[in-house]
Amino acid sequence: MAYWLMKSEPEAYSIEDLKRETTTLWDGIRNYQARNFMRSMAVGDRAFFYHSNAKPPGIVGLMEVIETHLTDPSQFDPGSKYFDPASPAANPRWDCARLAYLGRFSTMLSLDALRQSFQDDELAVVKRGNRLSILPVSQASAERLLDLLGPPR
DNA sequence: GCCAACGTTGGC
DNA sequence: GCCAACGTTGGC
Repeated sequence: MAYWLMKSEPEAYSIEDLKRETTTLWDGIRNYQARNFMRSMAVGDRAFFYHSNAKPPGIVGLMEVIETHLTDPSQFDPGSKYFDPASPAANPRWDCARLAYLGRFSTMLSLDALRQSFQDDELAVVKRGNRLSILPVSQASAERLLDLLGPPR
């Protein structure tokens, strides 16, 4: 089982939204590197939910990957901000995964605190200027994160 | 609102 | 294939 970190702006979609909906289609990824990470996800993988552009930004919850390799419907929706007219219907450019809510951590782990606990090369999200919205998290880093965060509830 | 870091696009 | 222009992300 692999671990991931997935960013979302809480104003767009927050951990509370996911708690209410139980599961969500993680669509709208329009960066090839992030897409490729998502493509390599497997059912049963866990993902840390990261609130980006928040005050403060940081890790707030835990999710489980429950479906992979789903076509991202928003690429074919002219009304969507993620509409991609260049994506061929026969060979869609963008796909996505479905994530399930596992819990929220009793206290968030802010980016500040993350930077104090991890080096740049240990956890990509602590690196300044990192704009990728989906990142792999090593087994060792995931264990330390879970240690620092305590059990999700 | 600013800016750094990149990724993408398109002219040539 | 190069590169300038432009757009996006996300911290601050």
